[in-house]
Amino acid sequence: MPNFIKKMFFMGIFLIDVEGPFNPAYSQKYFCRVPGEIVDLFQNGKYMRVLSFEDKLALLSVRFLGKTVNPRLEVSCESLNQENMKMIEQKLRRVFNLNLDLQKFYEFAAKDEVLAPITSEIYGYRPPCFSSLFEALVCTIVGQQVNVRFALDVKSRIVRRYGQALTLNGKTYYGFPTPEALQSATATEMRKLRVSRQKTRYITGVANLFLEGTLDEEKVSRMIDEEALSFLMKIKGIGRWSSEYVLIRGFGRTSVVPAVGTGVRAAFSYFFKKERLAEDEVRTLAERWREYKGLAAFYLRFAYYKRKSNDG
DNA sequence: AGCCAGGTTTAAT
DNA sequence: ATTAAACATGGC
Repeated sequence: MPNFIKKMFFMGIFLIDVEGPFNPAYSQKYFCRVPGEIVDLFQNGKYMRVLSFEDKLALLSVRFLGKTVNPRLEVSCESLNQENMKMIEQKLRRVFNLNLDLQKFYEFAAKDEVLAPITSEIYGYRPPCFSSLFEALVCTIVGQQVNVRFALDVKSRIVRRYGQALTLNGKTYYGFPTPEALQSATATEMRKLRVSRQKTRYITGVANLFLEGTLDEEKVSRMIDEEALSFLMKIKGIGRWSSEYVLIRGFGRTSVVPAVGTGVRAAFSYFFKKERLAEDEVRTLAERWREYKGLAAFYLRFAYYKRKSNDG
């Protein structure tokens, strides 16, 4: 076969039907909460992201169709086939949290005086998720103890330095780095990206766990909350907050509250009109929401930030 | 200027 | 079992 044939690309398009409600504007608001994000990209209302499959990279582009109550995703990507179409749909369902039964949550929330007004205020909000456990762990480590703006700047620097680049129409896009790429990251290089030595050790450690097979996506997703929590906390650099954060932002587990986190704490203080809530007070307050307490906490947090930014 | 950010580990009481 | 210190940087 002549060489040039292999280089031909076929742009494919397919649709994903989604159980509403879903308001992608809130996902975009979240992904674009600081400028300079380069993994989860929004351009002209379209979501774009690099994925790797069949050991090559592809750029997805997603348009959001339909209304909040009856949404659809229109996905464009090169070299589509049955196999990767399925994989792409799964990734997108994960990233936009589309498998979550929001209607059920809203029925539950309607009976709660704190939650009820918030759910109508940000109707169709689905807390976005990381596309993989590895990405979740790395981003969570990067986000520890530093402000969000700085954390996301560092993440972008890591992605530019260690992610795989794909150039299309003169523009370069980056996929999130693989464990292979980050496993060999040196302290010197990472310091240039403003990653501390300590965090570099955590990150290369996590990468190694993936490479040696100690850590894998399927394994963790089969565990119940308690198991997964203590399993993840055994990893160097993953404490209570990180473990809970990874479960909710990495797997969309709605029952886990990252109560140690200052963001969640601030939101609880705001909506319950109390000051300086301690971690265990947040956990106690969240108990009333039972299996939805993690989702409820993210609803409080998102509504809180939304109100604050509107206040100016 | 000083405290707070999407904390965790290690070392000392 | 609890408490402090180190890690690193930027925003307000």
